[in-house]
Amino acid sequence: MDNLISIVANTPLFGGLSDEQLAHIGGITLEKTYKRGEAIFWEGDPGIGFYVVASGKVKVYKTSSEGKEQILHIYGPGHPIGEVPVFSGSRFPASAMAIEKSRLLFFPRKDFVDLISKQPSLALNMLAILSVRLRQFTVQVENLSLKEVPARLASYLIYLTEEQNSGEVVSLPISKGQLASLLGTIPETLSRIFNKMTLHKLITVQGSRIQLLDREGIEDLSSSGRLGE
Amino acid sequence: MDNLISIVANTPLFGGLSDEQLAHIGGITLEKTYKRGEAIFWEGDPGIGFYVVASGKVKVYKTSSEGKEQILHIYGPGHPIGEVPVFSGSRFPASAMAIEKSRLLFFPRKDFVDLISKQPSLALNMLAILSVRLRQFTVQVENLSLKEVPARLASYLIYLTEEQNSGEVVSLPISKGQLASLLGTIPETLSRIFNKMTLHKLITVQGSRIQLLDREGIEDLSSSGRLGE
DNA sequence: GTAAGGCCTTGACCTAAGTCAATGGGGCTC
DNA sequence: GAGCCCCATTGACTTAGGTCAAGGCCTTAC
Repeated sequence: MDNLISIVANTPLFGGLSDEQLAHIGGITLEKTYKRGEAIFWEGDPGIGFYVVASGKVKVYKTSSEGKEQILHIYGPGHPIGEVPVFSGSRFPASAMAIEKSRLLFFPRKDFVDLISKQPSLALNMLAILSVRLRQFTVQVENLSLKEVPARLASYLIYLTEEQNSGEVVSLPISKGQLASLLGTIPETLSRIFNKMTLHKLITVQGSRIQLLDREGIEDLSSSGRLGE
Repeated sequence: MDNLISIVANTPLFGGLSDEQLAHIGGITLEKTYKRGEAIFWEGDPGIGFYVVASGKVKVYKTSSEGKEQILHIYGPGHPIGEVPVFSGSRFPASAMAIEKSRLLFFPRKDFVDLISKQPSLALNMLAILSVRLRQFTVQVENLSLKEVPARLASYLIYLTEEQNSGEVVSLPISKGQLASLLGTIPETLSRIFNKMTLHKLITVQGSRIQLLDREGIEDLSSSGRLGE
């Protein structure tokens, strides 16, 4: 079983730090475990520190007044979550929940800010992480506003092939219901679109295994093409 | 007329720096002016530095393959733009264009990264700015995905009253066409919604002057209420 | 085995909002 | 002043995708 320090040492945020510094970081962290479905924090809670996922899988999401959910990110091991209030404002802009049994490291805000002030490379690492997230958000806004649901699903499948690079078969890392929420739609609509894509011989679906039959066709669709009739 | 240094000294990004440091920053910057409608950079261009708006107004936006536009931000004096490639990746994730005659300062990536490595407070300022943007993006995604257009417009009007705090009258800082693009819709739809809100006695509209007649009603609407019939 | 609950799918229906086309007005230029 | 162009508006129509309701299937519990 991996200890705190070795987890810390392997997350990109702490890349390039000396052993001594890693030990110090290990000293300020707190480990917590969460069951599947357990809340990590809620939108609007005061954020007195941030988390790094050590194992498991976590969703960060918003909920509408009618209860509809939009997932903003899904993060696995190595990703920080809830870092926005560390640097601005004081409340979490969204909620976070474990979608499987997860272990998280917690870093108190003040200790971390002290550390970052002394460690330019840590600051630059964090800047890089936030920049990547900004980039991802531009894509999410683009998807929601400028693309229809079939195109969003196609983009997601292409993203998965790159993530998993397992040839033409990918396996959905989350339930179809959660995927609907990530893509900004509902399970009924997602189901119908899987159907249409199957009819068009772009994919085959067996449970969470998706086979991509026509990579080029899927790419066309993802860059905002249409799915005929 | 304000010179470079005084502009630099008054942008939040450079808050808390010594005169000497400000002078140094003034030394690495380059001033550029843009006419209304002139492109500053395009999505996908390599980003060899970032900009700070000194005067005027700039939109940052994405375009779909069919030519529809989604505005991500509109920035005025003091705001940095195009900073994502400074810290991650190398290409701009979106395009930027002056929507009025504007003056911008350009900071070369390398010089700025050198500076930030030596200046923890500069790093923390930048972290704060990026965090605010992440927070704004969570709101934009929430709006696009979980709210209908009338609720988005209502939120925007409330935001304007706070921004301008001029009592119950606000003036739109951008054309209605651009506002439509910011809210993720089209001018026709926006126009109809202005109408409906007027019929419901929530607002009156004269050109770009909007009077808020029923602040509470508008707040209800913004938090995802409905506009009857 | 049987019961129960979660997840997914399917069908019928509805509606928010986009498309297309035409018109009106305000401010330019010449 | 005439002609233009840009912007906003209005009307008629279409459609993507959401809502509601029902049913199937698979897993877990006992």
